[in-house]
Amino acid sequence: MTSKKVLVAVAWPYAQGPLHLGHIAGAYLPPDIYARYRRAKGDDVLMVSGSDVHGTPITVKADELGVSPADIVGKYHPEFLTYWDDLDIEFDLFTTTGTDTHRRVVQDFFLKLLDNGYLYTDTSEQFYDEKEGRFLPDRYVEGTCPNCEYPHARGDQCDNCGKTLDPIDLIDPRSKFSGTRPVLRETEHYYWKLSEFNEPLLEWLNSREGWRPHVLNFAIGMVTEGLHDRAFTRDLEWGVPLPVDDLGPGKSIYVWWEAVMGYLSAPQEWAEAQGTPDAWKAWWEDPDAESYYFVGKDNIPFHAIYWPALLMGHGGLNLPTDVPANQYVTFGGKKASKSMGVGRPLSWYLDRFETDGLRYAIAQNLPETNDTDLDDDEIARRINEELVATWGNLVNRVVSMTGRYFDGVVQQHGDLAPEDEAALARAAATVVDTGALLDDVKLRGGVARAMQGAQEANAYLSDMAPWTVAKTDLPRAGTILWVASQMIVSAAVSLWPYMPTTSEAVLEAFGVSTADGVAWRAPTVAAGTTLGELPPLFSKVELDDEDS
RNA sequence: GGCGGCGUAGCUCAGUCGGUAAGAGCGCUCGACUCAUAAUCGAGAGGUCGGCAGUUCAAGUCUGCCCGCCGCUACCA
Repeated sequence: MTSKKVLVAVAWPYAQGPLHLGHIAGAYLPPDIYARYRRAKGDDVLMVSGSDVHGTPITVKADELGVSPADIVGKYHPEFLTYWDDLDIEFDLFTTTGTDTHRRVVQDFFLKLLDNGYLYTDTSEQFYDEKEGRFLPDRYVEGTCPNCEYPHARGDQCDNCGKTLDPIDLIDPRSKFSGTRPVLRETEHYYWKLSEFNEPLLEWLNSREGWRPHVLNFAIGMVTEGLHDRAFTRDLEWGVPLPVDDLGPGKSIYVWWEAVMGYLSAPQEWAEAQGTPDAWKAWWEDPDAESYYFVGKDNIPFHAIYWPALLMGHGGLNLPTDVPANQYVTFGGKKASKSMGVGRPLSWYLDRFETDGLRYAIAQNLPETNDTDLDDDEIARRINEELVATWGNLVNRVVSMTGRYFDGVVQQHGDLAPEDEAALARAAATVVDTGALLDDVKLRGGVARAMQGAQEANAYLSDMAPWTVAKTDLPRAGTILWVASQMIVSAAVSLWPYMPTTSEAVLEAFGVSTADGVAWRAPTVAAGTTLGELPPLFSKVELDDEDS
């Protein structure tokens, strides 16, 4: 098997507020699991993301707090970095859209689209807040709904009757910023000929294989309805400025088009930092390179439609291999989101659960095909019933018996019984089967299959009863424990993408070095190995009543 | 309103191209075992697959309608 270049592209969070467990489950843990697997397989993985510093919500929040957008970013970007550290999520680079490299890449991209004939200028009328001196996004115009006369309708939609609105139709419009009545003012913008990509996009989407059905169906449905040209620029100071000056000052590239270009700029920033400025091309220009975009389902349009269309317009760059978008994690049926304020801060979970335990519980409940419910009791149950009892206890009992009967030294196995051969075959199958599921980005199925390996080892021990055999035939007990050890290290490898810390501890204790990384194959525990010190892998979790 | 998705055992969820008597984990009941963090192993009970109608030799799996929940609806992300 040859090594592949794999770009693991992770959704860029707004540096606007703390992240919740829903974000981790939806977009941040899955790519880490997948990237670890591909690395273990021997592939050359580049995992990048960063903070989106230009979103409108950031400027709004900054206005509300009376600080600069940079202050908001300065608070949350470092906070994100601590999340990754706490959760063992390893990026090759987690940057921001505020870097010089990003600006350069975005501006070059703009010029390329312009050069290829996909951008043109046009004028339109937009609401303008004269007091604030700024144009207003639809959402920041309020007024009376022309449909139901609800007095606090937003420019994009009325919360009362649910009707989609155009801000121009609002009765008695007012600016959400200043409360004054906005005026219509002509503004000139660059527009993107998105409509020209309907057919190529449809053709491309229809030829995708192995994508999650909900992702493909949604994208195809949207393109089939027909995409229209869209403005490429905005009347905003906070953003990446245009590389041309024919529109005058005060214009930025629309944050969404600019943010997805981070997938292109971050690898370049990474390459520059490595001292090999052209290294990024191996992931972007080599047609054999793969790219996986890990996002929540709300981001499907941007990663399965708009970004591919931008890449088509640019030319010479790889389109996404897959966009394994996740559904939502709900808490007691309620979506976790910053805006709704549902769900607790990550620190709450980190204070109560070990990292690997939390990673495991989330992985077992990943919303890959449906919205999935996850609560504290479920996390605790996963840890107590599955990690402590099934996996941790398995390791513990084998280490304990090896210590008791053989002073902790793994024995040279004698003749293998059919049951032993079968057990060893199952150990190998655990690694192979888990890998097959991970190849399909079925992370939830993968972790369940890996844990099955631990259950099989428990069943093998139960059948062989080495504690009984040891009384009459010590060498035979040594063989049984060796076989069980093989099953343990195979399970440890299979679980490594999910729980790197504890898996590495197990492998090291059984004499399998992880200094050069973990290799995706069933390792061999050598006879004569003295099992290392290994405290219990996991501790039982007890949630206080007040926690629930 | 439009588009899309979901509704499968007490709980959380799987169910590829429609096809042998509907699955997993947990929980529950019973049994076995005692090396192990009272952990483990085995067996069993438990579902008219949201409702109604239709297509088909055959539907959880396709079609229509209804009920409930959710997302998107484009310059909001």
